[in-house]
Formats: sequence, C-alpha cells, structure tokens
Amino acid sequence: MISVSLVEDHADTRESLAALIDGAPGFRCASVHASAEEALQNIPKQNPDVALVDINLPGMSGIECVAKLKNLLPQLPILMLTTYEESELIFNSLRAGARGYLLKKMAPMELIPAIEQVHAGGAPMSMPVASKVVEYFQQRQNASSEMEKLTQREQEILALLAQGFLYKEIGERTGISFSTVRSHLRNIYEKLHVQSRTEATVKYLGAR
Amino acid sequence: MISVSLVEDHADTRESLAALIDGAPGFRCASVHASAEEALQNIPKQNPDVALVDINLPGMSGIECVAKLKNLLPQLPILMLTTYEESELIFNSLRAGARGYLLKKMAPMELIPAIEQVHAGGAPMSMPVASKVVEYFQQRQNASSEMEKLTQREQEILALLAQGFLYKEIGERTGISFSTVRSHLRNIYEKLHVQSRTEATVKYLGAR
DNA sequence: AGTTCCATAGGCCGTTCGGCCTATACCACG
DNA sequence: CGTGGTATAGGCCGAACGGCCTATGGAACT
Repeated sequence: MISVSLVEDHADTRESLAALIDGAPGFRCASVHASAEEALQNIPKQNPDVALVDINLPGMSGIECVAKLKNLLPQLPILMLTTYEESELIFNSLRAGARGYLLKKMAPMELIPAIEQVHAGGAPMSMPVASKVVEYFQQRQNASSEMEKLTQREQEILALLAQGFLYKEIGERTGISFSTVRSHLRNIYEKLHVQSRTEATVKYLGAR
Repeated sequence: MISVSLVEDHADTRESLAALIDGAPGFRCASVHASAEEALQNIPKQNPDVALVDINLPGMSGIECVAKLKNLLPQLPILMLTTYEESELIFNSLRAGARGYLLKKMAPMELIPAIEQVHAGGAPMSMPVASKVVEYFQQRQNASSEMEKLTQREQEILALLAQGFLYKEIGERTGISFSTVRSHLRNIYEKLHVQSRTEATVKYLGAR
C-alpha cells in the first residue's frame, strides 16, 4: 500500500486527485494540504511514501516547500505536479529535491504509474520536461569550441587547475616540472583568451 | 514510417534489434553499422529518422560517434543503447548530443515506444538513468547550503570574484576599499571552507 | 630536408593573493 | 547596556601567480 500526500491549493483539483489515488488499487491518499505552510506542519506526522506538490501555491511556493520538506524528510520522494513547463521552474524544482516533474495536462491515468515509479526509486518526467532536462546538458556543448583547441595534455592540466591545485601540485600529479606546467598554462591562457586562473576555471566549468 | 539506423558491434545484438524494429508496424530499419567510423560515412546517405548507438564500440567510442553525427546531421535524434549506467557515460552522452539513454537490460518491447517518443521530440530514459540525471541537479543543492550562510554583501563580492576581477576592481565596483574586499574575502573563504580564489569560484559556480 | 606542432624545461621580475594581526562604527537582540 | 553579527579599513609578509624571454627533443606532415 503506497500512501500519498497532496499539496495543492485548488480545492477541485485537490479532490479529484485524492479520488483518483484512493480509487487505484494499492494506493491511498494519506493527507491533503491547501498550502505549503500547512503541508510542512502536517506531512511529517503522516510520514507518507510519496508527496505530490503543486508549484503555484499561495504564500510559500511549491519549490520552497519541497526544499523544506527535503530537510524534514530527506528520504521522501517528491513529485512536482504543475501546469508550467518553464525550464527555470523545472531546474529549480529538481535542485530543491524533487525527484520527478509531471505536467497537469497529462492523462490522469498516467499519474498512478508515475507515483509507483518514483516510489521505486525512479524519476518520472513528462515528455517535454525530460526534453528540457536533456537540452540542459547540451547547451554546455557550445562553449567548448575554444576548449577543443586545447591539446590532450593541456586539457588535463586545465582540469587540475580548475580544481584549485597549485602549479607545484599539478606538476607532481602529471609527472612534469613546475616550469613545464607554467609553459602549458601560458599556451592555455592564450588559447582561451584569458589572463588568470579564475577566468580559465570559469571557461572550463562552463564547457561541461 | 519511422526509419532507424543502428550502430552496434555485436552481430547478434545488431541483428535481433534490426528484426525487432522491422517487425514493428510503422518502423523500418534503414541501415546497420558495426563501427562508429562506418556509421559516420554511411548514415548521412541514409538520412534516417532516428539513430540507435551503442557506447562500447571498437575504435571510436559511441559517444564520440554521437558528437560527430550531431555535426553532420544536427536534426537527427539519437538514442544511446548500452549496458552501462555509470553517471559519467550518461552525462557525456547527453553532452555529445544524445536525446535519450536506454539500458540494454530493459524489456525489448519498450524499445519501440522509446523510438517513437524520441522521434516525437521526447527524451526517453531508462529508470535508473533518469534517476542519475535528476540527482545531478540535486548535488548542486548541497553546495548552495554553504552559500546561504553568506551575507548579501559577501555574495555580491563572491560573484565578482568568480568573474575574475582583481580585488582592486571589486573594490571599485562595490565602492569599498581594497582592504575591505580582503576582509570580506577572508570571511567568505572561512564560511565556504576554501583557501583560494579558484576553489571559491568552483563552489560558487556549482551552486547555481 | 624543412616546417610546424607539441611537450618538456628554465630564469627574471613585478603583481596578486592570502594568512595573520588589529580596529572602528552601526545595528539588533536580549 | 552588553553581546554578537556585519561592514568598513589598514599593516606586514611570504607564497603564488603570470608576463616576458629562451631552449631542446620528438613526432608528423609536406
């Protein structure tokens, strides 16, 4: 029996979701909450198996609610359920600790398997959401045109540099001398059009 | 009719996949390729609707193959199909331009809907893969808890620091003295548990 | 055989950074 | 009315950095 808590301010949506969950064999709606504040007070008492949270709530947003819930119940898998598919909302929700992100326009029948999936350790996402997440990784590809001009060795040294190692330590780790590290860095800086360690680090991190 | 090209070195896997695709109504296996090199030469001629690529290929890896294919055919949606679920392989595949990532251990019947999904602009991922992708976003959460301990002023200065400005320049931009910049930085470094500009920059960039 | 790229190595020198110290003024909370 | 947190400011000093210079050996391509 998987118990589910809902956080949703619209009364009718809330009730139809509760009915849908209670109507599915093996699922139970543990509690419903009309606001983030109320949810934070009461969900820990219920200790459900899964939480379904709307983003657009009065007062504290659903995203903040997820972050605070994660602090109280780090093991609780949380699903966002919302109308919005803006990238920023998606990414912020995931950063806050949500494990899945569903759009309300999806077929209600798909909700139950999604709850099952997130309970089993999965990360259910509606199709356009998964696309945006994948595209997030690909953006970083563009900035790496300058990075491609670096030789293997140079990339290796840059990776260490970006982790904060001293020139001396980079030399030890790669088996070359301090002077050679500096020679490589000179070339790296020129190729990346930067003049400092920090700028090189920013470019390096931005390109992955 | 959705046409699919395969890149897979194991002959038996390759043939059973081809048979599976040709056996599905509305799907056609456009071509099969045993190596990345061969695929790069011939897939552009076939111009399929979808490509399925294995990671573990002799010679050029499947990930490199995806990157080069993306250059030749930027619109082609590519699905990785592989045994490995290491995070680095997943992330590198997505960075290279793959739109989905499937594990071979999944049920063969799920392959066809996944191809359909990626062709429709989706991003199909096997359950453990989607989990790892979501967890990638959550890592950033940890680093930002330290960031929250910084005062407004400190965050402002850190932002400039992470862009590579000299202490002197940071002072000019914020209207405070060089010495005060250093005082703030001392506190910032202590709060973030770092001892260099580069480490602070990495934490800062990782938390956004 | 010559050219070009890469990895290796070093010297010199001024600038920047970061650790350690102290100090004042303000504001809020108890 | 003290206590603590924040923003401001400075001195001293050694370590680290980065710009400039040159140089050699190997690999690859022409």
